[in-house]
Amino acid sequence: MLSSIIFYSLDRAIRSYRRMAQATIDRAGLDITIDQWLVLRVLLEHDDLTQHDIAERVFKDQASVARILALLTRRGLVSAVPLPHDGRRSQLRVTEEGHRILDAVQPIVLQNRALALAGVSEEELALLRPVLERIALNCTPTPGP
Amino acid sequence: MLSSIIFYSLDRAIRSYRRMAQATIDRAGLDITIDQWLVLRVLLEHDDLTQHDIAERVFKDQASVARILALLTRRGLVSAVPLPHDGRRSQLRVTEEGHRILDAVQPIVLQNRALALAGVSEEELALLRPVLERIALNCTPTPGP
DNA sequence: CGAAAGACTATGACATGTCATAGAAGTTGC
DNA sequence: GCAACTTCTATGACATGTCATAGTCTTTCG
Repeated sequence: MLSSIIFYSLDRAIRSYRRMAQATIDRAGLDITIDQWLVLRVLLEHDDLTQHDIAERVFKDQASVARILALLTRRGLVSAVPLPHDGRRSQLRVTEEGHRILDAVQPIVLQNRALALAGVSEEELALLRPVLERIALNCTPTPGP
Repeated sequence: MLSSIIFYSLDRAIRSYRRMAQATIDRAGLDITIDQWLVLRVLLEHDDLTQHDIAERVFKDQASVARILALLTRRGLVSAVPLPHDGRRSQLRVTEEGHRILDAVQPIVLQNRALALAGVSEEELALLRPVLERIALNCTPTPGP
């Protein structure tokens, strides 16, 4: 039955893409992971988010985001300055070096997407998206009352 | 643009599914992960595969398979008896306990798939699969000569 | 035969996923 | 203003993903 393997195909597609994408970034001599890049992108556009907010945007766990932020900070791609009005949080900003990496990765990501979607029409993509979102929704626990 | 978020949707769909699936297995009191279950299933049907063969079937790395097999063996779901004709390998077999777990997990997995695909038609699935396989193929490095 | 080449498994190192929780800091309600 | 609750971050524990490589065993070939 089709449904019996659709999740396997899903898994395979996304993992193939991630492997390929990471490989192109590595080959370009850029020392950053896909996941770190994702978080860095979010920080570029919003510098006032909690780790939980960031996690929601990149669909990760707060714990994962905490570790990724620690790595980004350690590598000097993000600066963290304690916020005066909330002792728990820090002001996170993409550094100059962070901007350089973002700029260098951006065209690679675009190329990767194009490569991955070669031979896939816009119509097919248009059909794909609602199905994927339906699956995600079906699998998301309803936040009980 | 659609293509700019399709991979995000893909990622979200498969992760949502995996979280939900693991949660149902945990709730049933079964001490096994999705990935361990996948490998166990393969062993049930083929007991003469190398780790590399298994890895291909479940689309994992050989190193991951090695660790999963070690866990399955440690938990008594798989037995490993050194092969006489090849000192590197072992004969891997699903134990009684392994069979019990497989039997217990099977209906849960079927339910999970149905739940995840609620509201998705067979036609949509039929459209989805070739696109996913196309993406996987596009992202797979051609084994050079 | 014996050495080089290849196959197979195990493991180190690091990043991430997930759950759980500790510890610190803010908020609410009385 | 204090206690209870909530929010936020950090981290421990364990599983997996990925790359690289060590160590063992097999096959090949000169």
